[in-house]
Amino acid sequence: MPSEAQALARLDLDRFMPYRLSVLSNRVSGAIARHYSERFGLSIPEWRVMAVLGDTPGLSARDVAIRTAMDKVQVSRAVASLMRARRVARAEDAKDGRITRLSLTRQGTAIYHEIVPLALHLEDLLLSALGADERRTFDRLMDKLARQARLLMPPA
Amino acid sequence: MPSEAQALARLDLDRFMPYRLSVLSNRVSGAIARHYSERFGLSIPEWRVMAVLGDTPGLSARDVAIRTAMDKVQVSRAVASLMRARRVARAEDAKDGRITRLSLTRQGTAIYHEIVPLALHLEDLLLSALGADERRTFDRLMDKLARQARLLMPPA
DNA sequence: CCCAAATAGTTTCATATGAAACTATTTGCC
DNA sequence: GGCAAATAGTTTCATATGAAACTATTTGGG
Repeated sequence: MPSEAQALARLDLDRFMPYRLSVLSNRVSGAIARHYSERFGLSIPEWRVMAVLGDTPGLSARDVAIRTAMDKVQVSRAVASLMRARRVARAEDAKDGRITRLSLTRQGTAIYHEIVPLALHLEDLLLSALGADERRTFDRLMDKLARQARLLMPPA
Repeated sequence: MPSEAQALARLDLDRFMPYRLSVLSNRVSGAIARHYSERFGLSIPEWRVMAVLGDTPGLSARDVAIRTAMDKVQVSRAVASLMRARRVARAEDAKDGRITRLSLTRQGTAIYHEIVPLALHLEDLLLSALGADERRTFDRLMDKLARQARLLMPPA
């Protein structure tokens, strides 16, 4: 005879994908952060700002916020401390007085070019657990999941 | 004629796997957190503690810390506030006076059984971007990456 | 052209967090 | 058996963080 009681749902954390993503992400970001924080005293938000400015100089703070998925307060604070350390410089926008254009200083650029290979190396270390085919597959599946999350799980 | 200058490494954030993992993980965890925080006033660390206790009652705080990848301070604080809210109870260990055995109260269990289906539903919503084969593949690749990260990128 | 609403960015304040110091108990070795 | 080292958990303190209020500038409709 079939049981009448509906089995109560349980959660096996080790198989729960949001949890696995979080643990993996924290480990990897933490490993990278350990390097640049020890070597240059950079916080995670600071490095994120430097990363986008190294790739695309002249962005406004708002642009940086969008590209890094940070909020504008975090960006404002990271920029303030990066300017104090003379790693980022600010210029007024010709047309819009509310905006400032941000870029790495010479010193900031030097740091950027020292961190990037390290970051790429650690990424490669992680991905070396996968074969070439598997890497391409993982890349594709991550894109699908990111699109789905963007669609269904808006921030804030 | 071949260029002599070695191109300086650049970082394309949109293709950088640690960054993509972080954005995806934050979006998904944030979406789940929004629900249980609005509905029950639970913080992320609090929910994590409840999640492992719901699955395995009788763990010590240290066990909880290991299983959730949280540190012992976070666990201590989450447990303290969960006990205030009568969602978690504590019992002395028969053999070791330093240890306390944690479990969900009846009230905590009720909340657990309400959140779990929601969490599983959101996981499913995310994974519905993938076909059945793709899901299995993603699962396997995540396991490989997690193992690699555990090996090469120890916490702290 | 003027003023209300929108936008960029900063500051303030209350809370969250992490590292280090601390208490209590147990373990292990002489 | 007794004491130094290890372990479980809490508290303290200094810093990080986020939400909301604030300033300055620009935009757009009447």
